Amino acid sequence: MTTAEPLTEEQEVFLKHIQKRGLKRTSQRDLILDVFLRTEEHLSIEDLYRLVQREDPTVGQTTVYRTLKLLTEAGLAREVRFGDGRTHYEHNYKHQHHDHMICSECGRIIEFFSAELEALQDAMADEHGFEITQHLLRIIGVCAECQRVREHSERDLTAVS
Amino acid sequence: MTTAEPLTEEQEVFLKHIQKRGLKRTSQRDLILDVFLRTEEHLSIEDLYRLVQREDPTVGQTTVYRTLKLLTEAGLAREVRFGDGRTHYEHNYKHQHHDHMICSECGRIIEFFSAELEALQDAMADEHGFEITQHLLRIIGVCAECQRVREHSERDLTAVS
DNA sequence: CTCAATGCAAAGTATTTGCACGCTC
DNA sequence: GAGCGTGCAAATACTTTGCATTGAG
Repeated sequence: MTTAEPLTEEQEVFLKHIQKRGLKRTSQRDLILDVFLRTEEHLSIEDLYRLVQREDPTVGQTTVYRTLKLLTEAGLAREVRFGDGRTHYEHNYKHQHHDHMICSECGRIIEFFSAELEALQDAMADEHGFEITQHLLRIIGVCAECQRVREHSERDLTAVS
Repeated sequence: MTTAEPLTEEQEVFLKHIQKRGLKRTSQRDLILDVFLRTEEHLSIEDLYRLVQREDPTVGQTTVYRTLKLLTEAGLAREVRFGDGRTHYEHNYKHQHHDHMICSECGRIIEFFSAELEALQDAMADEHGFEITQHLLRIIGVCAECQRVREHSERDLTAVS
């Protein structure tokens, strides 16, 4: 923190955001950002909390909550809610926006991106004079693998119901 | 319940679902379904609970929670989470699927539909061998009116930050 | 008569808040 | 030094669950 190490782009974004709002840089915030950046998954706050704890067990989860809010405001993180009640976060800085297909059988999450989809959304927004801040597309269904599994147990279905 | 009144289509769907699962038809469930069908909004459970209470104050909110789950399983209702922490429900039976733009300033919800958007989503799902059960598109931003309001206070912005 | 449904209160979750102390700026 | 940041515990908000009673089939 006190070293001459050059800041990463993300750290700079964060720092700028913090300064602009008269806030302060702390070791906890640095650590949380660092751990967050090192993962590529959709982290729940609990997940991130556990990871952070490994490197500094004194950090409280309140701080994780508060810092993730900050990161979101700074444009570094993005809140994602999959409907399981807890909030997840994923990278949002210079990351191409993407959407999710969620398998309701196995919970697998498939990320995908479609430029046409993005364009269409923009068009729909335009039509209503709406200025998009962010958007979230969640497709729920059954993934290819679970469909296969399902077919195998097809003959049981009549007996079951 | 005991009258000869013909059931609406929705009531029949509900009844069939109930019977298929060996459950029982009750006055509470009938009432909740009825009240639900009479509204066209995105109801939070609390909202629906209050509306139901007006017609029968003895109904508990636990029953509303449980019945909405049932209606969802029966395909009559659809869960929608806007990210405000509470779950909303909207009609799902023979209702054209639609998506939402949510204004983060005033909370207004604009419903819209785009066949191309739907088609594209299907195409993306196909590509991954994914079988869609449902999908949810949520666009968050600033509605036309709030943009106007914002422009009016533009000159204050420099002072504020 | 059997077993599901109900309503209440209590228990869970996930997240936020109040507060005393510590640390940036 | 002034004021934000932190961690803890308590509070809050929403939803689920246990249980005794009621009611449908």
